Amino acid sequence: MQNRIVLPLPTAERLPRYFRYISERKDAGQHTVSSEEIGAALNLDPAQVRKDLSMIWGKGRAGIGYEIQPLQDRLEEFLGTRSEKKAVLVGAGQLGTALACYPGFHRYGLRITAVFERDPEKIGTQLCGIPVLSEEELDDYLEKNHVLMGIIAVPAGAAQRVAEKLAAAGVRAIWNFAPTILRLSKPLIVRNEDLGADLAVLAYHLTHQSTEEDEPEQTNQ
Amino acid sequence: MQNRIVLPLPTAERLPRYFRYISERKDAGQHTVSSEEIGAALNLDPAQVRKDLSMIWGKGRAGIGYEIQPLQDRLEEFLGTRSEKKAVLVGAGQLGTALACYPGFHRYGLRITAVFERDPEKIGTQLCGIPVLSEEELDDYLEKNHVLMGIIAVPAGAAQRVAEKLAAAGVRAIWNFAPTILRLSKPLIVRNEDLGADLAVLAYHLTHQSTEEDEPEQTNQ
DNA sequence: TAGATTGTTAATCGATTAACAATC
DNA sequence: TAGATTGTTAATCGATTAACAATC
Repeated sequence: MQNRIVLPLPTAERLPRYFRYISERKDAGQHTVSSEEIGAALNLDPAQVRKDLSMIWGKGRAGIGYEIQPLQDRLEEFLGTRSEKKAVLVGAGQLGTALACYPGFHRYGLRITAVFERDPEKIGTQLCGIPVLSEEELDDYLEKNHVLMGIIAVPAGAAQRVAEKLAAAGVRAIWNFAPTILRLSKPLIVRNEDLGADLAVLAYHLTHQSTEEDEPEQTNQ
Repeated sequence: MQNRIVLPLPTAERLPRYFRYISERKDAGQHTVSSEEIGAALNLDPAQVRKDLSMIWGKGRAGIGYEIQPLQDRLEEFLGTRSEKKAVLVGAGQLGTALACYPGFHRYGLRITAVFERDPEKIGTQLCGIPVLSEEELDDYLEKNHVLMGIIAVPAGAAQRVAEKLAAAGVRAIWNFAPTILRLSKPLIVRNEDLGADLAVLAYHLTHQSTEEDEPEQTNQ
């Protein structure tokens, strides 16, 4: 892998947004973009954009900007969204269903190959074409299939147990939608998606909103 | 409102996690916690925890720690999750359904009173007890009901239009699940939930994972 | 009293922003 | 050439961490 660049996390988190924005511009027939333009669209300082992009692709042209096509290629390659990533999803409730059926993830290389669930009513059915298997088959399935990622969409109480199973089976990353801090002995990549906490931040802003605010408070992203 | 304290955003984002953790400890019968303990559980520096908590509630006791009950009360009050917040949800697809049906939001004071949707098949039905109305009724509904928050769970292409409607109708906060940057003329509180971008960050970590990592990489939260 | 643990000040770290020479 | 816009260095800002006197 030629990609031995260590990026600050905030930079890494902005890259997908650059990618999405320039993809939109490309679809609109545009060929180059400037840091100024990206910054304006994404509420970022242009210097920030230049710094970020220069870290992964120092090929902007002074006086002209960035060529969209090669930049898009580079971002895709760098983020690693081009290569397929097999994943299993644990939990076939409302949220699990939404995740299994969301078409947008495909674009980022995610391929959910199986869903695991405890409710016998659901086992044997399909979720948008993905088979729902019994949670008891999880270990077995992971042993037989090369799966990089586990997505946890079970209630908080069950998350730790599921995470341990996934970790033990050699999954390398966990995308956790349960509101729990996972304790893992192995060094896994974990990303927590905590909607409840995010909602609480919104509630905080609502409560503490100054009566005259003159700028839209864009919290995160 | 006595709460005229301005908190750094990172601090505000940690508060819900403190709240959840100490709630768990309380349910386990515990009466006090130390910053040390909270830090260990949440992967935070104890000094960070003390600093955060001292900003909203300087009532920890040296040698003893924090009394859970009053701290919990204070966090609830401060975050504003105790008071009910009426919201409308726009979009009754898979994600919208998951959001409408998720029982956990209730705890943070969220009350979704109506869902709006364009698909005539869904209009007139209910989502976990919440009526699904035609999107054309949105303006009207907002005019007649005092709604603080709009939740956007429509496809990216429709998000901007919906956001403008919500803003025009006087909603004060938007929780946006569509992968779009909203451009609003009014100063609203906006929180973007961008699952695609988060997935891309995971993909990035998977691609650039050093072969021997000795610490679990907990990205965000 | 001795041990634990706070709140806070000061030191460190890292990210963002400003400035500008280089260059298309 | 003049105007636009880059990549990068230096300055600024803000958040995290360390240290410790105060105190339970």
